[in-house]
Amino acid sequence: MDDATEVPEASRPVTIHMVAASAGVSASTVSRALNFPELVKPGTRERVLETVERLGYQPNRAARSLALGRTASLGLIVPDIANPFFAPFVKVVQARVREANYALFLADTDEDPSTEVELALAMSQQVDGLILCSPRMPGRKLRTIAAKTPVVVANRLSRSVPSIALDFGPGVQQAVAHVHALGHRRCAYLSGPGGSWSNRQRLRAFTAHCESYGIELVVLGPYEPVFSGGYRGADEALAARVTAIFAYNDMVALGVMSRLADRGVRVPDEMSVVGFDDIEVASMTSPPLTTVAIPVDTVAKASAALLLSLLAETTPQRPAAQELATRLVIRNTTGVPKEDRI
Amino acid sequence: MDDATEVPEASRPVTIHMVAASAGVSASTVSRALNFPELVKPGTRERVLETVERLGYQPNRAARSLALGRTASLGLIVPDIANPFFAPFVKVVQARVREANYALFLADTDEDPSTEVELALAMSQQVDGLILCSPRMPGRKLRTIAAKTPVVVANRLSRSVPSIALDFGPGVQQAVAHVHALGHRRCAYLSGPGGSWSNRQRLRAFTAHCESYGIELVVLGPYEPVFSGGYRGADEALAARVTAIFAYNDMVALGVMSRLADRGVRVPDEMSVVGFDDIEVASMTSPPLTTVAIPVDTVAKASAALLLSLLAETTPQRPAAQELATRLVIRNTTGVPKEDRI
DNA sequence: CGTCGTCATGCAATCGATTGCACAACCTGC
DNA sequence: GCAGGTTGTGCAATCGATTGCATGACGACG
Repeated sequence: MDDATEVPEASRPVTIHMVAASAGVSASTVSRALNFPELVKPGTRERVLETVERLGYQPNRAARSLALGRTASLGLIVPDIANPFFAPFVKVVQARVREANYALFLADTDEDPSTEVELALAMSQQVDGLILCSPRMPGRKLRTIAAKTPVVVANRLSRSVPSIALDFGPGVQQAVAHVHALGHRRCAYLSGPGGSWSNRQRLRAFTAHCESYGIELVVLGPYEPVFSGGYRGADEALAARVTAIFAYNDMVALGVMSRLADRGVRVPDEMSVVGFDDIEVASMTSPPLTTVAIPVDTVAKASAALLLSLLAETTPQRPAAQELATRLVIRNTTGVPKEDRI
Repeated sequence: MDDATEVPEASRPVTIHMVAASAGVSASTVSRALNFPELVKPGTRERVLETVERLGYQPNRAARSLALGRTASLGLIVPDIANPFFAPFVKVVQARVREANYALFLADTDEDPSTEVELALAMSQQVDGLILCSPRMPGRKLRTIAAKTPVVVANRLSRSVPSIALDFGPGVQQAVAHVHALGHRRCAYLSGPGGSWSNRQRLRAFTAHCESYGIELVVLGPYEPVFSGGYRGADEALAARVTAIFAYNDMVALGVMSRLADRGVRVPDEMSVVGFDDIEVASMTSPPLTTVAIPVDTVAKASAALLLSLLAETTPQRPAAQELATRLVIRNTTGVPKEDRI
């Protein structure tokens, strides 16, 4: 009842013509008053803006897009929104993109490469640019999509498409040096998804650094990169008689710890565990997880910034690629191996 | 180089007129062949569809929206994407909405009610419908927005706007009965954000049930509904000499546990902790958290379904409201209070 | 005081798709 | 063989905003 005054007519939205009529000018003038204020006489401008305000006019985005050929929206495609690694990424991208007055379309591929391609192709039509987070699709597809709309790839290095990737080298080197210093000589790597660029890179880094430190590396898996993936990983790592486990990511590491606890294996006394990503919960478990930290927020910010700069610049540059460093965060899941204890 | 055949012209996108010309028909026929196949002669239809395929035509969404007055996209506004409670919500909504061939705009309010209103108003112009997840804005604003576009409110009960809410009663009753049975008689409730509907409801439920079970309830806070919010909460609960803590949500509960561990207070031996929400990590900590579970996926599905049904129906119904039940999940953070031990 | 230039504004076309209406071709039945 | 129907297609208007071009008003300058 008393809402009658509050709620401004549920009827048709206000168009630029209604504003024009009400202000006694043409639609062109309204458009200019809003988009190029310096082109209209101060008096008129004021009257128009006042009318806009009074009528609560908001330009129709579809009409605007059609005329301008720009949608003022960007797309973000991630493998799994609910994954604690990607959620902060989405959050940061959304915030940056919004700052630049773009709206954000979000889609989740459920970790499926073909869904990924499908979504990217569908989205490429309705956005001004696209951020593909940890894409699993083949490079060829990536290029096809990049040909239709500006694209930035995050968490994967590409030569043909602008990308923000991670250099796992430093973090992995520190992790390997760390367990080596503690006395470990036989470790396991629990692999992530086969098609994943991240997994290949991490595996390669662990292999290389273990080799150079004289650590024997047992590669197990692949496992699903989730909590329960760590169960099997823990069992197989125990069977492989290693003293330390490098997990593909923190979720797997947490699963490993849970499974080890179930089997009565104490961490870090009887088994050391190193995670990857440094997601928020990694510091919240007990014992808190030693893990290779990834600067997610930085990656997200850089991806958004890169896409925005791509859209801003008039002359297309050659694809830029940036690699951000990782580093080891030592907490309490790594220790001296059992045999070496006093 | 060899991409030349793969990558289809980065030039202007294909319009309906190009398809029409290439197929030797008018644009109207192309449009009909795609939208109302039964209206065009099988032979023509086939030729058109084949041409569409060959040229890789995809209708321009902006033009379509303008003509139809529908955008084929929905909006979702959440307080915090990175919050492990909301992330699964977003994921499920995205999936359901996509199934119905809608794209999803996502925005994050950073827990700020005025940002929330601002975003909702901005979005209401460019979507066919809006889901407001755990909105903190006043009911009046909610109604203003609902007048501009179909809206569904999730995690909050409303009389004027269709909503999917939670009935905290059952879960809280079980939680209170549980700690009462264990022997607790003085408990703390760590409040969440003051403006939050959830917090008010939870507080009310705890107050009522503690009263009826003869448990003395100390209300503390409000605290920020995050991990670190639990630090202060833990300290103040200890100072208040309670034997059990009901946290506003799981994140706070985890913060509490961490702080208790730091202060050498053992859970559940010296302090029982009950969380709220049953987010994924609640089962992954040690000890695993006893908590009041919320059917997030169900809420998300129901919200999406409700909005879609609102859009599908021609005659507007009066706002429907649904309440989903909560329940207690007993894990290992609740036990007999210290004094009562053998 | 006349001419020219500048400034402010309006007209009309445009973006790409949809759709009411008109028309042509064909079919049916008497 | 012709009226009345049905079916398939095209024309042109429409959605709402932007923008190149034209026009009218006004001021400056000689």
